[in-house]
Amino acid sequence: MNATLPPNACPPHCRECRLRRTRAFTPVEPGVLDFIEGFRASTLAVPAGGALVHENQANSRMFTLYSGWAFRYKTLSDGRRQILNFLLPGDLVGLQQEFGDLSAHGVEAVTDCALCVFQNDSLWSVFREHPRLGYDITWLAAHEEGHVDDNLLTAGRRNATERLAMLLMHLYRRLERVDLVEADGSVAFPINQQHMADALGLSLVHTNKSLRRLAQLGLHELANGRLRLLNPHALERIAEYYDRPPRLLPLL
Amino acid sequence: MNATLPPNACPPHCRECRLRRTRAFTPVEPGVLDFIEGFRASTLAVPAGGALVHENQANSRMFTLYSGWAFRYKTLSDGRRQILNFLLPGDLVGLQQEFGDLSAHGVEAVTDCALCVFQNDSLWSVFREHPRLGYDITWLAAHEEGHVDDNLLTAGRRNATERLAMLLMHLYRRLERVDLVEADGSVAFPINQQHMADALGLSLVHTNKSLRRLAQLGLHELANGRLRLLNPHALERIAEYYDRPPRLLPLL
DNA sequence: CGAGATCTTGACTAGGGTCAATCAATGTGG
DNA sequence: CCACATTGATTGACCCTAGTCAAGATCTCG
Repeated sequence: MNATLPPNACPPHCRECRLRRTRAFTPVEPGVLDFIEGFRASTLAVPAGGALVHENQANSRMFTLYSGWAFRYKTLSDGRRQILNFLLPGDLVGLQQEFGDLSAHGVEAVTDCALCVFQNDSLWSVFREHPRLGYDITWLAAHEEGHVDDNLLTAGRRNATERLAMLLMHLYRRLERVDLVEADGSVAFPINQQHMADALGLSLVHTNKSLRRLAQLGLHELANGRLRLLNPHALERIAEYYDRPPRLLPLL
Repeated sequence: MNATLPPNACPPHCRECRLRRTRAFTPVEPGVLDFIEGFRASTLAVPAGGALVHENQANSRMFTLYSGWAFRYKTLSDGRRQILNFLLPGDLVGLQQEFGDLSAHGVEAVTDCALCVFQNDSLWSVFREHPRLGYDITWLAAHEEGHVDDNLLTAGRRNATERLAMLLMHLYRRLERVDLVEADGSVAFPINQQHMADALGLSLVHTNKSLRRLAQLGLHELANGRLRLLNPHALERIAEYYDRPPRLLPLL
C-alpha cells in the first residue's frame, strides 16, 4: 500500500484539479467549486479494459473522467460493436443513466482511468439547488450529442479515408484543448485499430489499409501509442473537418 | 384568409394540446402548464420541404413540434446528406442552438408542420425560475441523444436489411406512443426512399431494393404514404429492435 | 397533356468485408 | 537466456454488399 498518489489520480480537492487550469473550461466561483466538491461522492480508478458502465446496467452513477481514455459503445447480439464516442479528460459521463429507461450503452476504459464520481440519484437536487449547474449539465449533454451527430455523419456518409482523417483530427483537437499535446506536437494515442474500426463502422483490415495509406502520404505518424499530425491541413481538407471556434465548456 | 384553424395547427392554449392527452407524456400541474404557455412565444406553421433551422444558422429558436414530420440533418460540401434523426409530434427541437457554438445541423420539414416556438435566449431563465422544467429539458436532450446513438449503431454496424427493419420499427413505435396509429393499424408515413437512404447511410437504389425485399417477404406494406407492419415480430428480430419499456417523457 | 417527383429494375463496378498467413512486440515461466 | 503464448499490425487473395449508371414505369399536379 502506497500513500503517495499516482500522478493521474484525482486530487483530493477540486481546486487542485489539473483540468481547470487548461483554459478549456468555464471558470467558476469558489463557492460553486465547493458545491461541486460536495456533490462529488468519491473518486474511482478503473484499470485499462475495465468497465465503467456495463452495457445493460441500470442505475449506474454519473461521473467526470479526470484522466485516461474511455469510450461509450453499443453491441449487437452477434458481437458487432459500435463505439459511439470517445471520452477524454473533462468529459461528463453517465447522464443518460440518471434518467433510467434509456437505451443501454456500455462505457469501457481504454487506459487506466481516474474518475470523480457524483452522488447517486441526486441529479434533481442539483437542478433544484443550483440551477446554474443544471444548465451547465444540459449544455454538456447537448455538446456530447453534437459529437455523436458528427460521428453519425462520418459513419453514414464518409468513405474510409475520410473517416480516418476525421477521427485523427477530431481526437487531436480535443486533446489539444485539455493541454495533452506534448512540446514536440505529439499526443498519447492509446486506442488500437480495432477501436478505430468500431468507432468508424469499418472492418479491422480495411481500417489498417486506409490508415496505412494516410501514413504513407505523410499526413500523420502513429507508432508506439503516440500520434503526430504531419499535415493537419490536408487531413482537415480530406475529412471536411471544420474547427469550431473553441468555446469554454462547463466542468463538473 | 380563413379564420378557422386548420386541424393540425397548434391550439391557442396548452390545456387544449392534443399531445397531452396521449399518455406518452408526464402529467403536469396546471400552474406549470401556465408557465409553459407563458414561455411559448408564438406558434409557427412551416410548409412541407421548408427549413425549420438552416444548417449554418446560429441563434435559432427552440420549439416543440406539434404536428407533422421533420428531420435533423448534416451535409458535406459535395451534397452527401446524413439525416441524424426524425422529429415527430412532441419532440423538442433546437436545444443545441441555444448553446451557440455547437455543430451545425439543419432541420427540415417533411410535411407541413406546426410548431410551438419558445422565447429566444430565455432558456437560462427557465432553469432559474423553474428548475423542474430545466431538469425535464435535460431529460429530453439525453433521450434524443439516445436516438442518435441508436442510429449510429444502425449506420455503423447493421446491414441494409437490418437498417430498414430498424427504421420501420423505430418510427412505428414512436408514432404509436403519440396515438398516430389508425384503427386499421396503419400510420401516415410521409418520408420517401431518399429520406430513408439518407437516414440509414445507404444509396437510394439499394434502399429501394432492400425495402422491396422486406415487402415481398410480407413483413410490411408501404404505399400511398401509409405504412402497415404485417409482421412486426419478424422485423424486430431482423433489426434486433428491443422495445424499451415505454416511459413517460416531459412535454414542453 | 407535359414536367417533375418518386419508385423500380437491370447491368456493371468498386469499396470495403472476410479469410488466412506473417511479423513484431511483450510477456511468462522455467 | 530461451520456448511459447498473446496481442496488435500488416498484407495478399478473393468475394460480396452496396454504389453507380441508365432506362422505364407510375403518379402528381398545374
